[in-house]
Amino acid sequence: MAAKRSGATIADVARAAGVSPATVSRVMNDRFAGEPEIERRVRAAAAELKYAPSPLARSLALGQTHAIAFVVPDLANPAFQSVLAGLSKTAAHDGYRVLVADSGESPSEEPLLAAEIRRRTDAIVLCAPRMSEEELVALSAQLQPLVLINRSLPLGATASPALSIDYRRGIFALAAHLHGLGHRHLAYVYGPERSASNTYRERGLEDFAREHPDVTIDRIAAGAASEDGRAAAPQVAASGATAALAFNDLVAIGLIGGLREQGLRVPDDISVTGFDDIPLAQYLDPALTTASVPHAELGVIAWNRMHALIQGEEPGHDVVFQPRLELRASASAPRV
Amino acid sequence: MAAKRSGATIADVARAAGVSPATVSRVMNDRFAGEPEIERRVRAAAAELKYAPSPLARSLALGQTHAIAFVVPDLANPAFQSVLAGLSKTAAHDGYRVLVADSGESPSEEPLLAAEIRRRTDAIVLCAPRMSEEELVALSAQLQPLVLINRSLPLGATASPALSIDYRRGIFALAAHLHGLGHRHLAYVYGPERSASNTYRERGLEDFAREHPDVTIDRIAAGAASEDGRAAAPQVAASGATAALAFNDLVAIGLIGGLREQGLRVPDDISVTGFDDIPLAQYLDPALTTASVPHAELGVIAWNRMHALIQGEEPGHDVVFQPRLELRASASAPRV
DNA sequence: CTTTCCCGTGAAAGCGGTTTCACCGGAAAG
DNA sequence: CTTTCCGGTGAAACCGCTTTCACGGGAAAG
Repeated sequence: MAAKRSGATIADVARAAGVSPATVSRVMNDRFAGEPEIERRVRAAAAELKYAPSPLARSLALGQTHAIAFVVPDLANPAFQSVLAGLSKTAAHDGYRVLVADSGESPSEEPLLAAEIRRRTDAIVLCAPRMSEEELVALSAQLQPLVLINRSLPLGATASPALSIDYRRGIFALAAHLHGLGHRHLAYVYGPERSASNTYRERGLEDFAREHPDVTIDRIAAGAASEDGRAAAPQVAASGATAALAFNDLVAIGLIGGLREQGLRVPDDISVTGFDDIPLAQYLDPALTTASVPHAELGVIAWNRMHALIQGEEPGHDVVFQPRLELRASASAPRV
Repeated sequence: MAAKRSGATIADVARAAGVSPATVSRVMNDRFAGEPEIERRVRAAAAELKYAPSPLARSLALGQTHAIAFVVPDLANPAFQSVLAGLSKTAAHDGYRVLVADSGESPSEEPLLAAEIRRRTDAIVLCAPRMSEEELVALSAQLQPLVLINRSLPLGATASPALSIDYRRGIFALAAHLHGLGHRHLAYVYGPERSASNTYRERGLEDFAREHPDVTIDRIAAGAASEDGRAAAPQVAASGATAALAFNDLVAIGLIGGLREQGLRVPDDISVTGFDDIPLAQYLDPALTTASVPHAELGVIAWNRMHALIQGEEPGHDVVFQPRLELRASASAPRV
């Protein structure tokens, strides 16, 4: 019951050129080394019939699809969009396409999603902050080749290149910056619980708290999207904190909006920082003080690693990007 | 030379369960209606061997991949990212994945790109503003099922659902708004030449110019990205226009930045409008006056049409979204 | 003028499923 | 008790391409 829509098959061309399908295959793959006349006939027939090999059939026979999977928790997040843009553009250079999937719908089914989409492709770039480490380890074996973003496998597990951001030091630096400005009462508007990238940030803040016993840090629940930030605004306002560290830029943006609704001005009444430095962060009102992460570059490197892996080469060392502080208008000294 | 990496095949399961592959296939597809005992054995064997049918092989046999292609000129543009997010999420609900491609790399090869990626999928959502109408018509036949974004096929060509934005009226409305504010000297910072979506805007401005002979409109070359806007700033500043209509939000953002570098303040010295209302437009400094386009919804509807098409149903009528004016801070009355 | 060797080409066996169709055994009907 | 019918199951063809392997003919070597 195959769809009989498509065009000529290799057999048609073979018949038209008076040769065998094997020969047509060779010609089409530039692997032909025989009578030039035959090659000419085949090409002519192919052109005549507008023949183009079926990628599907090739994939099945070859065992590779020339496609890779990209799984993220939220495609609507500019940070992931940038990674995708970098990944897709670079992969395209090597003739690979990207199949995307947004796992946000159902964190619990993430492993199944990843496994499913992986089987349609040659490899997978996975960003699964909410997956438990056990699940991740269990998955990693069947997902190979695999490049991880913002997660790393414990030693001993199947090795996979991992590209990460040092959220821990990034948020530490942001907190230190706020401290330097004079803030002593901070609020951390935290992201998805049980999310690895949130945990790293929490650790960074613990480090900071340890070094600065004079500082109070309130924890206020939010999420990873701007609405979450907006929803957290009342609590942030009520906390009395003079500065809020948001889980990421999106949350920071929502938070700033929410704080305004509460009658607070940023940064005059309260400072706010983000994380990611999404493309428009610098143009916001107020321009967002944040920790910059090279998302597009992450996508590019992810492909480099992936490509090496696919070719059976050494994928190179893991990299941990150090966020760079972008000091802008949303954080300033507290009022006295 | 197939990669012998993957797991059990249907034959393995059949052997293990002591049945034929046909039976396994039926069981796996819930099309089995025989001895419950047999079904049980098959399922047990499948579980035991961790069998999962190869999507590739199924695709070949079934003639459908459960994947659709999405081709856009620039994946880094938030507008297209929103469409993708909407498309991907909705399609996933029906078990379809999205294969993305950014044609920005090479506008000239766009037709080939589209044809290539289309063959790997069941259908294609195409946004090809720079393709000539002849190319588009020629392509449309081999691309079916096809959903077009921001383009429509001339009557008589193979029909395809088309989802568009009324750029013409949108920019007209923006110009009218500026006129209402008192501006009489405008600058249109135009997008990619030969691009359909730019042409619509040009028409809208011609309409406007016709109705308002008292208004001067300068045309200044830019492009579709923020750098293009920034690069156009000096010319805009030199033009003496009191308000600039940017091709889209990205250009507007770059333009505002560039104008600042020229020592101009927006909107005090010069007003600027965008087009698209990308997610962060309202949070920018200054908040961008723009024409709002429901990109995510566009993605959702694109999938609805696509799904109908794939099922062989009527895809529903074409829709032309009317942009909604978002009057914000970047445009105000000119100084006297 | 045989015998090898080599090389261009095609037949056929996959890749891993789905589906048609024929077969076969048991139940229902005569 | 035979005949008919029906429904469960498997053999085999097929989806469209790649690749191994064998075949056969011509050139080179003996």
